Amino acid sequence: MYQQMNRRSESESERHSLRDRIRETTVQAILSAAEEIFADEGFHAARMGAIAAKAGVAVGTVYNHFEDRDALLGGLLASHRAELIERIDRAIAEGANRPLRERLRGIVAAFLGHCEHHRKFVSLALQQELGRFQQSYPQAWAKKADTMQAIYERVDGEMKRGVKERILRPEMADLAAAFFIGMMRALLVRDLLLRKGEGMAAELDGLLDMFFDGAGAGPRKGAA
Amino acid sequence: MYQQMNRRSESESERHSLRDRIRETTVQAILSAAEEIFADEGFHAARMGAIAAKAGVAVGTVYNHFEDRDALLGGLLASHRAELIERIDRAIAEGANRPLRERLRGIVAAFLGHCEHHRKFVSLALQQELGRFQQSYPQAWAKKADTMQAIYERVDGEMKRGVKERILRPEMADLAAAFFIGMMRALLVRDLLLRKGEGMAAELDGLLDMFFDGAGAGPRKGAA
Amino acid sequence: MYQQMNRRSESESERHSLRDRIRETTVQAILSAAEEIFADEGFHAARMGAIAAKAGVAVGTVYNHFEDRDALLGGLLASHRAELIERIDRAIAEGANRPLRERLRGIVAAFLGHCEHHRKFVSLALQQELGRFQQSYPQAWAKKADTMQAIYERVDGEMKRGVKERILRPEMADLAAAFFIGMMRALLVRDLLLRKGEGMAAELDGLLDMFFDGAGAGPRKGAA
Amino acid sequence: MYQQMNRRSESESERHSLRDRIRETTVQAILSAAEEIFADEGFHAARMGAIAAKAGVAVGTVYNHFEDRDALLGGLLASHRAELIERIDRAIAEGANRPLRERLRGIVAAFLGHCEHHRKFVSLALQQELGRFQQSYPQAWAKKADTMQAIYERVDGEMKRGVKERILRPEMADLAAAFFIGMMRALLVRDLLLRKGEGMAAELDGLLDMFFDGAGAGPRKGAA
DNA sequence: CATGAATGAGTTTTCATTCAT
DNA sequence: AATGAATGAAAACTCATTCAT
Repeated sequence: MYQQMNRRSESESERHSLRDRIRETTVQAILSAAEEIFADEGFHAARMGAIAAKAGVAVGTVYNHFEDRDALLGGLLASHRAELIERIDRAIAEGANRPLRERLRGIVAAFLGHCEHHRKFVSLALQQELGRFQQSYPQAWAKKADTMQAIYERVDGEMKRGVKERILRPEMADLAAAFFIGMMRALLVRDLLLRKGEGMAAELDGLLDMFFDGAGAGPRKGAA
Repeated sequence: MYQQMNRRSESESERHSLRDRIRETTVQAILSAAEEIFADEGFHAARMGAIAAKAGVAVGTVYNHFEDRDALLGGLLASHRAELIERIDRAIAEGANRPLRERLRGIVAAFLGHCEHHRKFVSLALQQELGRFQQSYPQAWAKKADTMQAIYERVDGEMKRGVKERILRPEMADLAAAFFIGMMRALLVRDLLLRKGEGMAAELDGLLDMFFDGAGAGPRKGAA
Repeated sequence: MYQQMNRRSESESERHSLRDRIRETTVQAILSAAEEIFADEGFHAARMGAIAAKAGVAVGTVYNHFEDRDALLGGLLASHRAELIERIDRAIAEGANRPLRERLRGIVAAFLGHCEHHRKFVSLALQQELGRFQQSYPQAWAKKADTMQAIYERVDGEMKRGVKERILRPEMADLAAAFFIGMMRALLVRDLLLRKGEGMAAELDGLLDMFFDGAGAGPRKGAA
Repeated sequence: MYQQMNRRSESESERHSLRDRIRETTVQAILSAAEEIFADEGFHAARMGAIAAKAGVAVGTVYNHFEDRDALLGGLLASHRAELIERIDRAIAEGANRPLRERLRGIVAAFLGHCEHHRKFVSLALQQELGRFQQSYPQAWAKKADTMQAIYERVDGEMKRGVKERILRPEMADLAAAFFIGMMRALLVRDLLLRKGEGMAAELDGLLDMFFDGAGAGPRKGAA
């Protein structure tokens, strides 16, 4: 619903730009408020009244822009997912010709970068991986909401390619993506909990080192 | 005369123990029901009536044993945490004299074993690591609820020891525990989603291999 | 229900005196507890569980002795009324041949004396004068509960007699009883609020002075 | 441009005042209903649903205006107290230069006049003087609720002044206010019970006669 | 008789949603 | 479109009463 506006303001003349901007401002305020409340309270506990209050509008106004609770919160999830996936896909495209390590670094950077801008909301999105959300809201966007699944598919693609490129050992093919995402997530959780978003770059290399070489001290188990 | 009293006190103690047993049974029934409902619906969506119904008791009975909704949830979380932590601590104690790989295997096995028995609820508990729960329920057991933190401390202890034993590279000391838990979690999520609890053993070795040696194919980056 | 015991223990042999005493002890404990709770919380707020707890028995035990909530609380009111009225009637009988001032003093003393022993409960009983209680509980003892009405009738009797004796001015006949009780009540309330039950005697004379001579300084308005 | 804004702000303020008026009407309806129900059933027995029904609104509406049951009751009590106290204070101010008898007559008239308009609720409010209410509702308005205490202070002020004016005997100074209020209350109770609000004026003089001269027939006890 | 857990009808309270202004 | 009071279905919670032990 709120996404239509973009299209309209692009395709139409500037005559309504002020009105559109006001309108967009309201919608943005609602979305931001929803994101915060949603993140702070959780999906089921987020009350429409609280969202409206935080956005500085009346409840009725929220309903003027979003069909109902599901449309608002579901839409929010979907839009986040879209943004994150687009970011990751761009990173993948850009690094297409570079080595696996760089490609993975790009994905992680995209992931963490996105999270940087939506710290709070991410903590919620991370929880969607287990599918409970879909159960409660089996509507159209049920699948769209599964952000982690989409990420998995992309990372898994890179892993498969890494095996073909003989960068990764074949026996790791199956689990590599899962483990990689698990570690990526660990980094994020660590960051969210410790609230220190600075040293991310260093930790990013730590992640890649761990992924490629493990934490062991001696020679590889299976090495000649 | 005192015999009579004896008899009476016997019958009383019997009566009491019987009552206690019934009581315990009821509490267990409620906790089991709550576990399922909470896991299925989520914390906020779970209705007390549904829990009571699933437990086969009246609502009032639930309130006879748990102050309110929060107390029930808190009790559940606390009991789970206690069980899991005990299991892990036992595994650590048993493996105290064995090499790191075995010690970690024990921890993972304990973790996954526990999850095996509480598949559904675990999917909920996993989501608590980001602390939102504590915000909503800042009572006495706020700390108790932080299961993942407790696990982290134990794994981190093993990692520190692994560094001292020269099994792990020192530069990994900080992140090793976080990454290890992330991978462990990934394994669990994978298992929960795919519903195939069989090949856990194989995957467990995959996890350990990944942790010690990484997924890379060639010699270690920093190897001589 | 609990009143039957008295009769039984009187009429029967001492064979069961121990049992009776235990029984009576329990009943007394319940009644005392009920009185306190009733007074502290008010009639509608007094919960059976709280009464049982304060009495140190199980709820079921309360129901073994009293049909239901109404029987317990209504009975309590009735018994208090009976005790107070009996006390007042005795005072009236004893003072029958003495002057009005003495007769009234006797009534007030009886009233305040009773209240002394049941401080808390009295604060409740005082509230019954407006008849709300009867509305809620129109059972058999509805009328019995109207303690203040019973007192009024007795005091009014004395006032009528006082007029005949030419001690009171005829024009005061109608209102004298109401005013006297109002002042008596004021004394009690004052005492309950200030928690100083000592100087009652002095105040009692103040009440009688006020009643007979008023608070005015000069000669009586209508005096020759 | 600013005209437009003016117009808008005008229409807005109109809209607001209209809304406010409606809102006020609703609140009044709720308060009236609450007054009746509370008076009929008592504090604890009054159900929110009944109040809403009598007010002709939905339950939720009641909660839109009053935090909870206690807040409703507290608001009611506070508003009554405010009205009554204001009435009494006005009467005191108006009679400031007239003799004590007239001043007291004004207070009683104000008191009874107020009760005339709130017959039912008064029967409830009268019961609060013993402080049980404060115990149950120790919030901010605990003090506000103590209507009788406020009345006492005012009457006591007049009594003190009466002594200075040598209208009252000094030895009565302490108890005069308490007794006067007790008699005033007696008049009210009598009126409430007998439901005949007509002859109040005559009874009012009876009260003042009694207060100044007492009910005795002969010369004053202490008269020369 | 005493016990106290279980019951469930009855209340209070919440909150998504509507709609007149 | 914005507003926010009204609505009422749905949940949470209470407590008098029962009854098996």
